[in-house]
Amino acid sequence: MEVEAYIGQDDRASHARFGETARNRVMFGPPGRAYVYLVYGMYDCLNVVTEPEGWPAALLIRAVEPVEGIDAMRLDRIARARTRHRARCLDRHATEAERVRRLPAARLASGPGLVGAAFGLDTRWTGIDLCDPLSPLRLERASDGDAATTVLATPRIGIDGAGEPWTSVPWRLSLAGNPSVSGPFRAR
DNA sequence: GCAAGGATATCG
DNA sequence: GATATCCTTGCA
Repeated sequence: MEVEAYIGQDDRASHARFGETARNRVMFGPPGRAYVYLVYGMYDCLNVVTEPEGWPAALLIRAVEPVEGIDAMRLDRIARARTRHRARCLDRHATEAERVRRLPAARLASGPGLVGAAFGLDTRWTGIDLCDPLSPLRLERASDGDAATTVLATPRIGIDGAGEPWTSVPWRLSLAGNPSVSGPFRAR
C-alpha cells in the first residue's frame, strides 16, 4: 500500500492549486468520494477525497497489493494492450501479453496508473462514494496485520514543479517492505 | 534516455 | 483556438 496526500489550495502540487475547476470539483466536496483523473493521456489515477466540504484535499492511491481478481487484472491488461497496439505493431502485443502473464501479482497495481488499470477505472468513477458498503468500489477495514507494519514517510513523486516546501514534505506514505510499493523503498 | 497519449489550464 | 504541461509507464 502506498499513498500520497494533497492538502488544501496552498499545496502547489495539488490539482486544487488553481481553485475549483470542472476537473477537480469533487475535491471541494464531502470526504470519502473518489476523484479519478487522467494523467499523461493514458493513466487513470484514483484519489480519495479526505477533508470536509470546502477544504480541497485528496489521497492519491499510488499502489495496492492485489488479493482478489488477479487473473481478471491480467486479462484486462492484455486486452487493453491489444487495443493500444492494434493500429501499430501486431507482434508488439504478443510480447506485452507475455510480459503481463509473467508479472508477479504484487506488481499488477504497483503505481498510480496501474492502480486505476487494475480496478478498471476511468474518470467517470469520479464522485462515487467509497464509504458506501454497497458501492462497487469501496474502502474496507483491513482484516490482517497491516496496522502493525512500519509506515515510511517520504517526499511525493512527480511534482518537481511545485517548489519548496511542497517538493520535500514527507506526504508519501508506504508500507515498509511491501512488494507492491512503487519506485524507491520497494521490497527487494 | 525517451515516446506514447489526451485532457486541462492558461494564454493569446 | 493553440500550446505547454501533466500526481506515468515500460522499453531503447
